[in-house]
Amino acid sequence: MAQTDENQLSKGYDFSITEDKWLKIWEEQNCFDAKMEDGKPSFSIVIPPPNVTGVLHVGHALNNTLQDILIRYHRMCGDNTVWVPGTDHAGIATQNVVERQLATEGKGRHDLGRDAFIEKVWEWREEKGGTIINQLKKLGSSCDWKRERFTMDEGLSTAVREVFVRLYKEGLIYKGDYIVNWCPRCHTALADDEVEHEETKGKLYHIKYPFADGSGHVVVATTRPETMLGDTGVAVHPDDERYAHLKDVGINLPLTDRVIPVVFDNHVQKDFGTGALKVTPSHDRDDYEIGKRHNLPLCKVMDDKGVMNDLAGKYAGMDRFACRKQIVADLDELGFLDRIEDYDHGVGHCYRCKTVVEPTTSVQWFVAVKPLADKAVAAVREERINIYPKTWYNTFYSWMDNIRDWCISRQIWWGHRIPAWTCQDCGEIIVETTDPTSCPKCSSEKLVQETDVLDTWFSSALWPFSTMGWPEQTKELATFYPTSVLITSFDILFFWVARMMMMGLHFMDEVPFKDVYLHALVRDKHGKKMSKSTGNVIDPLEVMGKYGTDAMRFTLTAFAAQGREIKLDEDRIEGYRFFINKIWNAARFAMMHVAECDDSVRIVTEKPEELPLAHRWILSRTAQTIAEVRKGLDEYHFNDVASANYQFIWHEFCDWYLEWIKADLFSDDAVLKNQARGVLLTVLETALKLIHPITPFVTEEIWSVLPGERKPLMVSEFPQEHPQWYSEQAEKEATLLMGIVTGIRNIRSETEVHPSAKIAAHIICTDSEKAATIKTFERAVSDMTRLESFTIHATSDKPADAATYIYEDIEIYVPLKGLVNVENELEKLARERKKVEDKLKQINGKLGNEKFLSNAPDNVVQKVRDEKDGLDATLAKINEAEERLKLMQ
RNA sequence: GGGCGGGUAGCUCAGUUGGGAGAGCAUCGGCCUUACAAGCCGAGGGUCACAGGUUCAAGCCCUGUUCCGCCCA
Repeated sequence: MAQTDENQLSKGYDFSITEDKWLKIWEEQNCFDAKMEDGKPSFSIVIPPPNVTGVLHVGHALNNTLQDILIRYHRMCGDNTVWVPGTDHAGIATQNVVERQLATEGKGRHDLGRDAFIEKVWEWREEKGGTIINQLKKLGSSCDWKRERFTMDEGLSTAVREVFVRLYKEGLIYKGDYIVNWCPRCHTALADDEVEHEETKGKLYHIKYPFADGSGHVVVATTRPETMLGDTGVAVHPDDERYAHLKDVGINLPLTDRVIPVVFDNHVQKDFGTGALKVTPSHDRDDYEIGKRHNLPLCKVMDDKGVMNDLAGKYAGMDRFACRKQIVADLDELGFLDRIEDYDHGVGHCYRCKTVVEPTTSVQWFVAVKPLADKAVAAVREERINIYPKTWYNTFYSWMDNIRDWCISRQIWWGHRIPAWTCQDCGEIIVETTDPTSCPKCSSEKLVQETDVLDTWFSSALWPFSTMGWPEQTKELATFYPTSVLITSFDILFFWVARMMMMGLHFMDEVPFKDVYLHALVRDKHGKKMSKSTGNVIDPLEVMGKYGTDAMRFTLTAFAAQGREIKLDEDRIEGYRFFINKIWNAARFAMMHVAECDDSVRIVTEKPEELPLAHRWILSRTAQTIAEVRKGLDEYHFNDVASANYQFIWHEFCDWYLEWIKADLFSDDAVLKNQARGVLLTVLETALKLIHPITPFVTEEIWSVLPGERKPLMVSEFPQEHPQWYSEQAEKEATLLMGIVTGIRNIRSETEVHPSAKIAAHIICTDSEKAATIKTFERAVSDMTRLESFTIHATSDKPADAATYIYEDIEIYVPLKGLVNVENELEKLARERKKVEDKLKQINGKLGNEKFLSNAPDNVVQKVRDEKDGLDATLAKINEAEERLKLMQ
């Protein structure tokens, strides 16, 4: 069934037809293309490139929905807009995928050799690497897809090489033998932030280390006893008198025949354990530092796979964990084991494969980040970069202040190979952007290139300018750099965001983005991390298939401000699907009346003061909503944008306005009818535009069937602020009308009068001006509450057997012979009385307080006085009503 | 052990110079009222973790306590 047919919309919204249709049309009409026109403000975003191995998860969906909202907004505002899409090559992850594939054929990467393996990876990428890009398209992401980039592209590789060479020549990249985090499964070094610390229930082993002179022993504690084979010292605090005598004695290292020295170091905590610390410089970061301070030798007892090596003596060849067991058993047998206690501590795991990371020394390439980090910190302090929400500033600064040099080499094949060559004859190291053919020093042609590749984040750090053609000076860079905002989740603030700042500032001499918006992580409805093994994963594509893409986008947007995590419940998505359908049906109703309208019908909105209240009111609400939505978008308060739209469309436009104007729409009075049509069409169009960035599909579909020739909604103009539509008077009157309508409906509901039964409503209002206003409500109120009569009285000549409702200083009653339950009515009034009296007590307290009257600003005092007057009037009405009811008892 | 964030309605959470405690969902009651039962109408529900302090006035600012998360050692 077609979704739209000759001015007639189908009864329910069917997203399955609409979504693919619009994706195709938008692309065909080049709606996504970047604009670079002179004299226009620019708005640009580079996508956080998902891993090329990735498939879309809810986190991506949230991240890209938010970006798309901003991009669509600014595009509609007429800005020069670009959203650059792409993927990163995910060195370790991608290599793992292809290696697993090879393993099914019983092969390893070494069977193929480096070049053939890399060719395989490229093949894999061509075949499978586009998955997530297509999924992003399905989400409605309005990226300029013609500009899709990949971190291993030629252009980006050129940028990587340029950056490496320049940093090297500036002395900011160096090679050194340092302790790094080693993943024994991936066989590569990891940067500090690629290690995830997980709280683990472990053991603390207390081991006796005998003094070399046989005079006793000291107990040291460790969670990793296998590393003792690599111990090259024991450290104690210099002030610790217990061990002062050991200065020239040393320790007999159990299970070995080595004697190791005792060193005195201020960093040892005297009161932790026995105050003695075993020092394993090759397998512990802190120990490495201690060892360096005291010239202790390195002793590496494990190989790249986490297997004990020759230096481990009889344990050589054992896996590190098997070795741990054996060592503990041996220590126990030989009487060196003091005790074992349970101990919870954080254990580092590889962020890719979850293997326990082994700190170990190795020759690696590093970036000296301090000077780069200083520039980034300065940019943030000087507010050249703003971080939202603000809570992240502290975290950012503390991390940047404690930053350590960044290990950028990885012992894998898939990635940007380090552009460094060693001359086999003279040992010269050559780092160049173009492959050297001979040694500049000795002219030898025996040059061997470094086998390591660069950390994937090294290339992602260049993303904001490498994707725009750097190192060439392109029009894109001139127009779109620095980018406007970076939207990402907070967990990669340091992996990526901070490094982009460093690289951007260093190479472009300009921040990479003006704003950073960090959104929450999406969890399941109980706040648990979604994972395949737990089975609590919400698959966005499945959800989109079930409830529609707009419903999912709206849900994520509505939840976007909820702190550090979003607890996503599928029921919420279903709920918002109802909202999408509500929009559809409102439009369907509107179309029944505006389908034949021509453009001139909207002219009535230019002079709102000449229109009936309903229109003046909705135009005022529309103006307010435009302001709220724009403010929310400008300040990244996405949830406010969602709720402003929701509130306006559902509870103002649908619940009140459409009901209110039905009479006019069906009226024979051409003027009234025309006014209603003009305002209805205008407000509907405005509402569609306002919510389009969040829910692009349903709005575009509706837009396309509205009367007149139209270009797509996504390239139409976003509503400007519209102050001439504001009307305080209209809002005030409408509020009064709604109060009366609600009062009558309340009476009907409380007295259980059938909704379709006609009733007579009476209003007692002593304020003649107000009474005159209420008089003008007659038709509207009668329509909305199904009245047979609506009478306004200046005095209370109310019959006894009537149900009552007090609204401010007016009393509403409906005579209901024999249907009034006096007890219920009295109870209801008593409840009201209590509320009013409590409030009055509070207010009278304030007004009786001299200090309040003298210190509080005048407007506040006046407000409180007005409130008191209102409450007094209400209370008087309640009293009258009560007395009458009591007469009936 | 250090740092950061949080405790508001049954649930999930808003609350942006200190001056009316709010939303969505859930709950209860009534309705097929000609756009929508994926709907309409009405209603109930809170000691803003606890204890002090500043102030005419505190959910909001300060101090302490407690509980829960996250990051780092």
